[in-house]
Amino acid sequence: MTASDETPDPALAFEAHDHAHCAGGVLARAEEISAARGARLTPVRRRALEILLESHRAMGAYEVLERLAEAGFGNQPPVAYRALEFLVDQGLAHRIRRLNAFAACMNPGEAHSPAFFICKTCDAVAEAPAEAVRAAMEGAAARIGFSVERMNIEALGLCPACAETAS
Amino acid sequence: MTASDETPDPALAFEAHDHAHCAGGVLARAEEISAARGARLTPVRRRALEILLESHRAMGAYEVLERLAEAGFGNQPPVAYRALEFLVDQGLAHRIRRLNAFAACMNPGEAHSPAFFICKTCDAVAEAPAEAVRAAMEGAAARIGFSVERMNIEALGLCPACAETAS
DNA sequence: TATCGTATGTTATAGCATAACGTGTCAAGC
DNA sequence: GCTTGACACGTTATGCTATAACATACGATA
Repeated sequence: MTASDETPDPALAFEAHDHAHCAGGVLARAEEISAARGARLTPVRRRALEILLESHRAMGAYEVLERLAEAGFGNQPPVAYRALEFLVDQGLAHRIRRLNAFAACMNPGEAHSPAFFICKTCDAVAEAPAEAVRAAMEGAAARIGFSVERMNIEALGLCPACAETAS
Repeated sequence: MTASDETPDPALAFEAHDHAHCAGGVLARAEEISAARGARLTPVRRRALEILLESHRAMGAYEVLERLAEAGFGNQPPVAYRALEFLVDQGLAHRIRRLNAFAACMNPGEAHSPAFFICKTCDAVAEAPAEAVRAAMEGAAARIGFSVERMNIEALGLCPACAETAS
């Protein structure tokens, strides 16, 4: 089976779910994508992605580094930053600038410029497709003659669970 | 005269213009806004805003700090971070996370969640209104039950001038 | 097998941000 | 007037984030 029967749901990050299943699917797809592109998903890089997938949340580079070191890889910052940079470049992970952190892409392979919803209470991060947002940005850019290469779209607020707790 | 006859133009950051005029207008409006709200635009805070307005670009906190110190204020990081935090909270400045930097808001007072266009070559930052973007984000948030408090919307690419030079 | 490109490891340092505490100032209430 | 509390600012110290620069290893290719 391929991973194509996964059903990415943006709200997943905020809900209980069969995580082993969703993580496995994403990892499998990541392999396919890398192979297809000729990008080398080496052991460190693969492990870094697994680490992100396991925790299913945004992680700081140093936190990832610690886990990589436990797995027998180098324990200096560049080891983690390089692996993470590769994943981001390949669209297998995203950088959440507001948190100075990284999260696995839950829907790799498809062109997307996702938006992130970050819960300020529990730090959960949901990734949602944002085609409308992208379109609006391209429009604004065109009006001022700007050519867009990358976007970061992040919202901070309360996830459903924390909103309920707070009330 | 009030500053209300200013004509904010998102593309301004990428063009030559009467900067003393545009900066002066923004500063005047900032004073009005602070006064109206009971927020205290103290000397350090005011100077920090002036510094951001003078350079008309995104500046790191330490760069602002240096300028503040030259003006006789403290020379330790918290001095700059506190002033900048105040400005951001009051909507008088924005934090550009991609650059770990701050920029004066060129259109303060009006509720807005602006988008930023950052030139990767010359580091110029243009602020554009992004109502459509905000609407799209609110829509996506509603679908997953997320309540948004703040947004960061940033695009990296080439400004018109640098795009021309590059070609 | 010599060479080149790519990946990884390592050292060192640069750059960004905040916790915690002390001092001064001003206004409200006694 | 004096006290009290809120707020702003200064300072010390430290922690976290990120990258430059160099060394080593390995596979592909000529």
